[in-house]
Amino acid sequence: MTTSVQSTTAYAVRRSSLMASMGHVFDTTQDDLHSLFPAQIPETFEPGQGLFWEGDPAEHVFEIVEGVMRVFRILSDGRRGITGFLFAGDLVGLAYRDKYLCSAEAVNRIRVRRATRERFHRLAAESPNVNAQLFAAVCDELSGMQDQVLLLAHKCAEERVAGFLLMMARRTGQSLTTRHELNLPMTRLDMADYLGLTIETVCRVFTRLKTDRVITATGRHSVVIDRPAALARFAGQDDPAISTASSASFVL
Amino acid sequence: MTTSVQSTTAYAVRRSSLMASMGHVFDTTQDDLHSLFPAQIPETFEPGQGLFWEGDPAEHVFEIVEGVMRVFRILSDGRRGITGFLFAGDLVGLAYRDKYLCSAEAVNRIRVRRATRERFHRLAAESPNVNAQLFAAVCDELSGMQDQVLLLAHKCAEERVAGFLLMMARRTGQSLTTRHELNLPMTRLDMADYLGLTIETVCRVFTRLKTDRVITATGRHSVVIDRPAALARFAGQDDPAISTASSASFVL
DNA sequence: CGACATGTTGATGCGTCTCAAACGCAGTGG
DNA sequence: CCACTGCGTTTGAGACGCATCAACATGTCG
Repeated sequence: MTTSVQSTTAYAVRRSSLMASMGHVFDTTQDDLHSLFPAQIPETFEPGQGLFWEGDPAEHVFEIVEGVMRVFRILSDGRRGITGFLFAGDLVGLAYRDKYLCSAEAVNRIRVRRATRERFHRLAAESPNVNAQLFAAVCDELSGMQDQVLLLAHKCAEERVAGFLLMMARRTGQSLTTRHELNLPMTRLDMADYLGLTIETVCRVFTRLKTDRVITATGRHSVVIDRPAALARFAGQDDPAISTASSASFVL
Repeated sequence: MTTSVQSTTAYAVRRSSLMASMGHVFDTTQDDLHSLFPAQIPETFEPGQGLFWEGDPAEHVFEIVEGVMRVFRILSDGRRGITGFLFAGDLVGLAYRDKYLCSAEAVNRIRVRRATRERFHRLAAESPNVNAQLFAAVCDELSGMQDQVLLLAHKCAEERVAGFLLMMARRTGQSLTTRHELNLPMTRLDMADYLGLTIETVCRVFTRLKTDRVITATGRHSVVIDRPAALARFAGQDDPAISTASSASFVL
C-alpha cells in the first residue's frame, strides 16, 4: 500500500446506528457512506459461499444490500469463533493493515456491492462528512464489542441466547411490541460459535424458552417472540448488552 | 453538543499500537495525538480513585502519563465487568455521544493529563494526520476487542489467565525472551472480572502455573515468566488472541 | 499487636460440555 | 406418491470444569 490513507482503516458500519447517531448532524441524502459504492447491479453469493478469507490480501470493501453474513476466525485448536453477524446496510472488509483478519461467508443468499479499498478510502477522505460517519460507525462497533465482551464474560447460557434473540430482533428492525415473526437464517452451530456455547446447549435453551411460552417456533429458522418482556428478563434485563448494544457486526 | 465534530467520537488509543501502525506513515514528532493535551503538570489519582463514572456527562478526554487504569461497567445483577486495562500513553474518555458509557478508576497511583472534549476534537479535526491516527487507533482497539471476544467465548480458565499474563507482558513492553519481572498492579478480583472468572479460579491457575515452573511469584503483584514458550502453550499458542492482539484497553 | 483486606486452599454443587442416539425436514430418485 | 438419504436438530446420560461456600493464611495499616 502506498498512500497514507490506505493504512488508516476501519472495520465496519451498520446503517441503522449510523443513521441514529449521525442523522441529525449530517445530510445523509448525499455524502453518505453508501454512496461510495458504484451504483451497479449487486453481486450475489450463495449460502456458505465465502467473500474473503483470513489472511487474504484485503482488496475490496463490501456493502451488504440484502441477506446475512457471518464473520469468523479459526482458533489454534481448529474451532471456529464467530465475531459477528452482518445485515443489510452493513459494510464489511474494511480490513486493517493489508490483509483480512477475519473470514466472511454468506449465511443465506446475499447481494453485495464492492469497491476497491483504494477507491473507498480515497472517496471517504474527500468528504469530512463521510469521514466522520465512518469514524462514528467504527466507534459504534467498538461499543457493541464491549457489550459482547460483558455478555460472554459474565452471562449464562440462557442470558446469552435470550440476548441474541433480542439483538436479532433489533437488528432486523422489529418493534418487539407487536407480535412479529423473527427470521433466524443462521444455524444452531452459528449461534453456538457466536455465543461461546455448544449446539446442544443452544438447543436446550430454545426448548426451555418454548416450554415457558416465551417464544414459539414457527419453523426451523423462524420464531415468534410471544413475551418480549419475559425474554428481556431472561437476558438480564436492562443490561448495556441489551439496551445500548449491537453485540456484533463490525468486521475487519 | 453543538458542533458536528463533537458527535463524532472515538474510544481510546494505545501509544504502542499507534506507533507501530502509523509510525512509518506519519511524522510522530509533531502532529501527534498526544500533542493535543496541554503541556501542564499531570494530575495524580490515588489507587481506587475514579476519573469518571458511567452516565456522567462526558466532558474530558484523559491521557495516561503513568500508571494503570481499569475501565468497567456494572451489570444489572450488580456484578462488575471490566472491559479493559489502560496503560501509560493510552487515551481514555473519548466518550461516545455525550455521556460516558463506562466508569474508569485508577488501579495504582496514576498521573494523567486532561483536555476538554471540545478542545480535543477541535484540534484533532484540524490535522489530517492526527485524525487518521485517531481513526487507526480506534480500529486497533476494535481488533483487540475481537480477540478478547474470542478468548472469552472459547477458552478455558488456564488459557485466559495465561493469555492475560502474555498481554500484560506485551503491553508493558517486555521482550519475553529475557527473564524480566512482570508487574501486576491489579488485584485478583480485577483479573477475575476482566477474564470472566472468579478470584478463586484465577488463584488456582496461578498456583498451577507456579507448580509447573512456568512462572515464579516474586511478590503479590509481580511474577517472573520463567518459560514463556510454555506459557504461550497454556494460552493456546498462536491464537489471534495472543499474537495480534491487545485484548483490552480502549475505552469509551 | 490487633484489625482488616487480600490471597490461598479445600469440599461440594451446578451448569455446561461431551458423547451418543433418535428425530425431523429437504432433496432425490424410484 | 412414497421410500431413501443426508444433514441439521433435538433429547438424554454421564463427565468435567468452574462457581460457590467456607476456612485459613498472609500481607498491610492503624
